[in-house]
Formats: sequence, structure tokens, C-alpha cells
Amino acid sequence: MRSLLASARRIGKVVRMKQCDALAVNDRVSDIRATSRSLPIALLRARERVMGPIRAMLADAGVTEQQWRVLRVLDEHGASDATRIAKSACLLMPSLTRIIHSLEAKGYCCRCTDCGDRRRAMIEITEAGRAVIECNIPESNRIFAQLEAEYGEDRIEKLLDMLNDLSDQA
Amino acid sequence: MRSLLASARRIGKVVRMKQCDALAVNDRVSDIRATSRSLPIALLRARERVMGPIRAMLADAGVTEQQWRVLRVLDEHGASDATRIAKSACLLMPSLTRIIHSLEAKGYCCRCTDCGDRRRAMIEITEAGRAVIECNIPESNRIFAQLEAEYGEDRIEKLLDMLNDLSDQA
DNA sequence: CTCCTTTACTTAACATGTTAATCAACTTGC
DNA sequence: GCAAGTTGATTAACATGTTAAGTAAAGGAG
Repeated sequence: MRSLLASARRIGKVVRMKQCDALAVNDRVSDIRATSRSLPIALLRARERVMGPIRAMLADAGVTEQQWRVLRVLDEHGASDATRIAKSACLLMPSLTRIIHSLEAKGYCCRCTDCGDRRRAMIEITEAGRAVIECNIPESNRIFAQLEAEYGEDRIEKLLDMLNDLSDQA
Repeated sequence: MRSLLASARRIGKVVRMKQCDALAVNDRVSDIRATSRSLPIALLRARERVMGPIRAMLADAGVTEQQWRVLRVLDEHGASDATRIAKSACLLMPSLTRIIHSLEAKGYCCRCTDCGDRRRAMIEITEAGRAVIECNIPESNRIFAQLEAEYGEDRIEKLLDMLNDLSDQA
């Protein structure tokens, strides 16, 4: 009964505008996109699907998903300041600060303040950190290859392109 | 100098296999996908891009992104048990427990234990909760419409289809 | 009915996400 | 040079993510 009302509400387009505080029971101001067609939720679900197998691997390796991301970026870009790492690994600075500390405690990275600008902290991956990557990249590649096999290599590439286009927009 | 080595390493395919503990300096076991072509990171970045404007809106509304998601699901599906909500809103049960508590404290949802199965807690959105949705859906739709205008409505739909396909795979 | 397993949820503990405030080092206008 | 503003990073506080353990109710085999 409630569900009939709910779906009926979502069939039509905008009904009318109304003030919030004057809102009546089961009165729908404007139409609502079903959560199954919500881009944020779809992105979240897709990410869970992809990360599931990776998470298991990283748990065995003793690093979190974010720590892994930072190590990957450090390995790829070489010594970098925190701001650049944050941008590359898609992390906020406060999170990165903590992650760098934990990586440092594990001996996976080291830091030294920049000579030119003493606010800046240059971070570099250590050999121990590189070893973590070396140990897990084969399994990571295997997992990704299986995803490509199931979903289609060309579709993955296309998806990556579309996602990057979306992100790169102003 | 370091960067030259780094890029050189990533040009070739698999070099050779080697044990982790026998790993030498700057020795690359197998090739590593650039983080810019990493699906997890691409999904994360795209999500940040999409959520950015929404977050500002929700901050004004006084609800978090996750609370908003739960409210949306409750409004769409009607009274539901926690497990169903968690699945729909893409949340883990421990998170959902806390979120339900906070929503309850704000008067945006209420709960009653299921008559047939007293383990199950049925959650329902209140009028106050529905009002939050009503107040913010127009702005949410505006934001989404702008994204469609910038990125292309057909591409958004296509992206949604691809993401859902990816998620729905075994 | 009793013991065992499963299911639905909760708690706990630690890591991260998110915003705002803080601090020190740099930059600029004057 | 110096006050004012900016920038790079940290800290704090609260919400959530994540895994593991715990609790209570339901189901099932004997």
C-alpha cells in the first residue's frame, strides 16, 4: 500500500513547488531519481565490486587500501611532497598525514624536509616499501586480468576513459 | 635520474619472477599498471567529482552523505529492515547501525522490532525525514542536470549502465 | 525439548573521511 | 624590512569504513 503510493509518486515529473515547512504527508514536490540510477551510488557499488578481491590480498600483505595507494604513487612518481601525493592518491591531507606516519613506522617510506621550502616534506619510498609492491603486484595483476576476462578488456578501457573524462571536467 | 629509471621500468612487460626476500634495489619483478589507469582510483576520482557539489548542499541541510543515502532509500522502498537498507545504500552493517541512531536522534526515522522476527528491526522514514528530501531534491536535480549538460546525458546513461553491469557480475 | 547452527544486528577497535582550526614558512605590497 | 596575506602541513573532533567478536532470536537435527 505504501509502496504503491511511492511508485505512483515517482512516475510523473515535477508536480508543483511548495515550501518545506508547509509539507503535507506523502506529498511529493518534485520527481526523485531512483537510487539505482544514482551516479554516486553506482560508482560506489562498482568500486566495492572491484576492490573486494584486492582488499583480501592487501589484508594478507598487512597494508590498507590507502597505504597501498600511497605506496603505488610513491613508486610511480618517485620522491614527492605531500600535496602531490594527496592529489595522485585521491586522499585528503589530514588522512595522508596519518597514512605517511603509519608507513614511516612500518619502514615503508621516509621523509626529509625540502631544502628550498622548509614547509614542504619530501616523501620517498624505501626498499622495504618497494618490496611490498613487488610482492603483491603479480596477484593484483591476476585479479585485474580476471576482471578483464569477465567484463571485457575493451569495455574496461572504455570505462576508464569515460571515468577519466568525467573527473577531468571543470 | 630516479625518474628515468622509474619510467624505463614501466615500459617493458614482465621481466622475470623472483622471490620477495631476494629483492634487489630498483629491480622490477613485473610490470605495474600506471595509477592513472587503475580502475579503483578512477572510480574514486569520478565519485569525488560527482559528490563535490552534492556535499556542499548536504552540509547546508545538516545531513551527511551517508545519512542522505539512507533517507533516499527509506523514502524509495518504504519501511525496511536494516539488512536491506545496508544493501541498497551500499553501507556495512556497523556503519548503518550508527547512522540509524543519528537519524533517529534527529527525528528523521523511527524503528520498531518486527512482529514475526524479533531480531529484525524495521526502519521507517518520518515526515521530518521526508521533508529533508523534499527540501533538497530540487537542488540535487539541478546539480545532476548540470552534470548531464556538461558531460552529455547519453554518456551519463551509458556510464550508469556500464557501472551497473560491472557491479552485478558474480 | 536440547544442542547446535544460522541469522540479524550490535559493539569494539582501529583506520580513514571530512571539516575547521592551527602553525610555521613563504610571499607580497608598501 | 615588515605587516598582511598565502601556502604546506598538522591537529582536533566527529562521522564513517572495516574487520572481528559478541548478543539475541530463529531454525533444525536428534
